[in-house]
Amino acid sequence: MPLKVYNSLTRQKETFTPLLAPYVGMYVCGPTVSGESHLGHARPYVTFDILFRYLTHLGYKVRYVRNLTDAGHFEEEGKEAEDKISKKAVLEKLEPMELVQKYTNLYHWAMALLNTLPPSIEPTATGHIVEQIEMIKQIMADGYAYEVNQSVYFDVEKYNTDFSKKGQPYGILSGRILEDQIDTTRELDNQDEKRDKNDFALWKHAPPEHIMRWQSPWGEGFPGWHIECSAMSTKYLGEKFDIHGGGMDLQFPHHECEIAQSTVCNHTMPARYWMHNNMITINGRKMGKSYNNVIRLSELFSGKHPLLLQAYHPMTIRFFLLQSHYRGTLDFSNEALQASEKALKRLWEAYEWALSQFGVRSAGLGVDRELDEKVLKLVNEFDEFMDDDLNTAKVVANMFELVSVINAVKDKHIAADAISAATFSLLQKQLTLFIEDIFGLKMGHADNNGKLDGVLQLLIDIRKEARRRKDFVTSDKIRNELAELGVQLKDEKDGGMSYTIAS
RNA sequence: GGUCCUGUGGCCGAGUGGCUAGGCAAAGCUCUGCAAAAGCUUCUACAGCGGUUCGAAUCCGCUCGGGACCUCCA
Repeated sequence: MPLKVYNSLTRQKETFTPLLAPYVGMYVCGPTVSGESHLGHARPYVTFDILFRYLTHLGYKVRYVRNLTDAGHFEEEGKEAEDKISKKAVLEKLEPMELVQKYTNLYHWAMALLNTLPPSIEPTATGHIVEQIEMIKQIMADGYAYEVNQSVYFDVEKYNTDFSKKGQPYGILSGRILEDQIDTTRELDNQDEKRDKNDFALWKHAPPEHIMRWQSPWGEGFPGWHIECSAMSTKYLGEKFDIHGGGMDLQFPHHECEIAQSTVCNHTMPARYWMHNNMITINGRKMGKSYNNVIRLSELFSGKHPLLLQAYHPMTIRFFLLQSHYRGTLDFSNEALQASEKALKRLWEAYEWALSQFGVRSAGLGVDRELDEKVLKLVNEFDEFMDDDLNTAKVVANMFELVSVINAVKDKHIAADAISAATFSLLQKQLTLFIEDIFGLKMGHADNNGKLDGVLQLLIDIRKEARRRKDFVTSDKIRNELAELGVQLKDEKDGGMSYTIAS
């Protein structure tokens, strides 16, 4: 079964076929590094990380481009239009680039903890000023942009008129009709400069107080909101590429503007599949700056936030995201995160036990046909569910059904050879593939050269000895005090003992 | 106001018209020196009202509730 993905452009699931197999070009809108990443940011990066990993698993050679916006997005609150980065730089008495570096580092730190693979290319807006200027010049030459007071604006009206005839009106992605927009747009800064309210800036003239500024044919200034993505995706992925991803809130106007700019320059719709992840909500409300309800990733990992009852491990966050489908909203709560934490622990312990059974299994004379087939079915459905628009939630559900089987074997409720050796080995292989390689889950093991294990083994031996003597005072002391240190001992059915260390 | 999305058991969340997703929580049982862990069992829900259908959580209509975008935003 081929991979199908939901394309926002056509509003339906479509079979994914790359333009130039086995190569796949994927562009994902990255963060604006003028502040710290929050839980909401984790969603697209984890979602598209999983897509990246899955496409790679399917054998595609993926070039994954995810930009860093380190200049050029403006806040237009109140009366002054200021470059977001330079504004904050003044407040914190930092060089703009120092600030950008700081937040870039923090972002990379969080991404690494969440175990997202680095993209193939991570271009910055400031590193592509030349490309952006060239693109603007071309749009002007084609008559779709005009200059006013050293700023350049895109002529949306003209674009819409001309490209509607070619079946690509402005608003094609978000389903908006330009005529309906006109009266609803709010009063914004510099409206008087624009010929039409829907026009958007390609290049902005920099007032004297702006620190970040570049020379351009129109004077000193900085690039507009959307041009960087058009310039960088064209440069690294070509005029037409396979996948463009990002959060749903970018659909309009950001992606719509990107389409318009790129189409004028390259005479083609830039991306073939547009994929958008949904929002993370808190108490049913979107997490966002405007609502003042953001939980930064560093706060989430440390537990330091009024809304948090505890710290959450990055893998708990990742797993939490996997338990729902990326196109649905996902509601944050301590309860939900705690449920994910426990669930992941259970999954991981069963998985590790299953892996430890390499070569331990007998030839399997007493194979339970029905059970064996059930396991095979559950394992084989992993691919099927992923192919259906990355339904990680269903894969996870199957994994838990397998956890029950694994635990039953472990506890000897099911005979060790009830599952055939071939099925068991496939189970091990597929669990590793999906849990670690595709879902990117990873549980840290303190690397101490087995010394800790040795120490614990010693304590376990002492406790076993004590129990044999029915010296329960000693055995309970060992168990209870280790528990306080976060090491949980488990007595097993056959008299064995194992331990787990709380993270 | 415009354009959309959405309403699932105590909580979180899948769900292609017929085959009780899954997780967490709760209760009982098994195992255990006692626990923990694990296993088994129980809790069979789809906002309301109509309609289509042999059959609807799933399709259609209305009502009510929630949300997103239209402005920086993942």
